[in-house]
Amino acid sequence: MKLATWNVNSLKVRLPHVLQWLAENPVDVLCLQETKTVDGKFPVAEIEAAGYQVAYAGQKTYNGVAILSRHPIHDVVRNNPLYPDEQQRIIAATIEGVRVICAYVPNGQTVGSDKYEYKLTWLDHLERWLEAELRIHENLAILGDYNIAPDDRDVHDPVAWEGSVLVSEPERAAFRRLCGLKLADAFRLFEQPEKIYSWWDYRQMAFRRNRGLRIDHILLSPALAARCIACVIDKAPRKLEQPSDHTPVIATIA
DNA sequence: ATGGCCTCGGTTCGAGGA
Repeated sequence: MKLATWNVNSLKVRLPHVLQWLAENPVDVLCLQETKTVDGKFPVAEIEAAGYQVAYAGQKTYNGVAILSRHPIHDVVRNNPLYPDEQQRIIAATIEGVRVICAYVPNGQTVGSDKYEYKLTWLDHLERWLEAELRIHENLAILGDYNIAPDDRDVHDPVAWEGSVLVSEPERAAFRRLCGLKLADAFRLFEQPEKIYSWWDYRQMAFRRNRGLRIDHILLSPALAARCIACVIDKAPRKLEQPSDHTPVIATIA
């Protein structure tokens, strides 16, 4: 079973890339973030024509998440029940016995801003909810854009980024607390090449210079981590015309 | 060099992203 996540930065703009990627990478589950699409305009027909069922939670202009699946989707939950939030950042569903949570963690804008405090509060409530969910679901995967580079290995220039949003210690501590729930960063279960990232700024030719961050992650419950045999980041879609600034992460479960 | 680029909504610029 292959589980993937991709922040598409507007599904309206990126739908051709998503369909092309799924044709070349027929994963079982694909979690999308930043669909920026209201539910009434979600491209259900195009996705179903590609062989996928879909559950989505959208809003106007910002945020929006979706789960695409080749298998039946059960028990859909939108948002964290412990944290009422107008921003559509979470959708969860059970697929083939796996509880799949698709998450778009707030960006945080700048350290110390209101948005940064919202990010930390949001993460705190995510942790509490996941703690409860892990008691219910042995097979649980939470995939998405965490907007946190967990370690200096995940930052192209750790000195330049030190202390800034996406890298700051309180954010990293929040990520470590999720791992403290026995969730495993699937990418780090395996030996990986150096300087592998999942996001590159649109500016300054950052992708060509590989000035990126690894901020998109797949966390796995112990039972799933034990069955995980690979986790890779696919840079290919970032090379296309008019790409998303993020690229997919894929975990393979035996 | 504290910007650069992209998307959206809605107009030709500001907000937000990361």
